[in-house]
Amino acid sequence: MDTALDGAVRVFCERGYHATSIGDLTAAMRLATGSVYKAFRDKHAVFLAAFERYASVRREQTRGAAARGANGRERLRHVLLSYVEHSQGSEGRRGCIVVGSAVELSAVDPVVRARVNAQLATNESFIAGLIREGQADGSIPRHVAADDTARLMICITQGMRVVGKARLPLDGTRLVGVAMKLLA
Amino acid sequence: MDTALDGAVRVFCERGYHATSIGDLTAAMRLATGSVYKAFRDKHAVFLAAFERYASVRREQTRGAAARGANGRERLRHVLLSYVEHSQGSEGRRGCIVVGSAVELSAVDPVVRARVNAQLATNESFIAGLIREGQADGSIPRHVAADDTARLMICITQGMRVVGKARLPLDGTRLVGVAMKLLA
DNA sequence: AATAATAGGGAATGACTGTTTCCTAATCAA
DNA sequence: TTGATTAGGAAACAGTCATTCCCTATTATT
Repeated sequence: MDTALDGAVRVFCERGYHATSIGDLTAAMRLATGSVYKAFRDKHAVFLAAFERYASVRREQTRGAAARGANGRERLRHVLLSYVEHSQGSEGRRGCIVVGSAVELSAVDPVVRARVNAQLATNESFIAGLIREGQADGSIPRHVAADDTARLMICITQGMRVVGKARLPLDGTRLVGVAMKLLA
Repeated sequence: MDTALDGAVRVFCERGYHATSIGDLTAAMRLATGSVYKAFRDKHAVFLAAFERYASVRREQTRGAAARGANGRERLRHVLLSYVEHSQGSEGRRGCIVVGSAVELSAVDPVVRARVNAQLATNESFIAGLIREGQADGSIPRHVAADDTARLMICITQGMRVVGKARLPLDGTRLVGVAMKLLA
C-alpha cells in the first residue's frame, strides 16, 4: 500500500492535481480503479495521503541532511545543499508536491492550504532552530535575525523548486555559498 | 480585447490552467464561448496570450520599481520590495502566472516551458545588470558574484510568490533588509 | 438604402472525467 | 473442506469538458 502511495506521489508531483486522471493514478499505483476507491474515499483523499507521505519523507531527508553538520551553521548549510540537490535533475523536474499544492490548490482548497501552511511552518521553525543553535554554539553571529532569515530561506528553498521544475540548472556550491552570506 | 485578456490573466493566475474551464474564461473575459474561439484557436492559445500579457505588464512594473532607486543597490532594493508587495495581499493570493506555469505545465508542455524560461532569464539578467550597475557606481562591492547572486535572487522572488499564494504574511522591510546582505 | 462582411453569442456535440456498481478471486476461520 | 469475508478488477454511468456550428446583430461599402 505504501508502494502504491509512492506511485501516487510521483505522478502528483509531476503533473499536479487536476492534470492527474484516475487512469494515471491506477497506472502509477498499479491498482485497478475499484481498488483505489476501496482504499480511498475519492481522488482528493488519495492526494491528501500522497501529500502527507511526501511531506514526511522530505522532513526526514532534511533532518538527515542537517545531521551531517557539526554545528548550527554547518547543519544549515547541509540543509540548503540538500534542497538544491532535490531541486535538480530528474527529481527537480518531477517537482515538489508542497510547492505544487501551494500554487495549484491553496487558493481554492482550504484543507490543502492548511497542510501546505503546516509544512511551511514546520520547515521554517526547523531552520530558525538551526540558526539559534548556531548562535548558541558560536558559529552564527548573535545579531542575525533568526525568524526573518528563516522566512527568507523558506522563500529560497521554495523558489529553488520552482526554477528546478523549469529546468534551470542550479550549482549547489555556488548558490549555497552566496546564500550563507545571510548568516553573516 | 486587452480588457478581456486581463480577465483571462486574473482567472489563470488564480486557478491555473487545468482548473480553469472555458466557462470560467467566458465569465472572466465577458465574452461568449463562440467569441473566445473566434479570437483564439483554443484554450491553450488563450493561455499563451494571457501569459505574454502578464509577463509584459510585470516586466514594466519591475522596471518602474527599479527606476525609483538612485544607484544600483537602491534600484535592486526597490525591485525586491516590489516583489514582496506583489506577493502579498489579494494580488499575492491570486498568484503569478509564471510560477503557476512553471509548476503546473513546464513538465509536460515544451511551449510553456520555453516561455517560462525566457521570462526567468530576462528577470535574472535584469537583476545581474543592476548588480553590475551597483558595482560600477560603487554602491555594491566588486567581489559580489553578479550571476550567482542574481540566480539566488530569482529563487527568492519565485519563492515569495509561492509562500504569498499560501497566504503566509511577508514583511517587506524586514525580508528585503535580510536579503540585502547578499550584496555585502 | 441595400447588401456584403464580420464580430459576437449560445445551443449542440462528442470525448473524457471521476465515481459507482457489480462481479471474480483470494484469504482466513472453523 | 466449506463458508464467509475481503481485496481487486472491469465495465457502466452521470456529469463536465473543450470544441464546433449556426444564428443574430452590427458595421462597413457601394
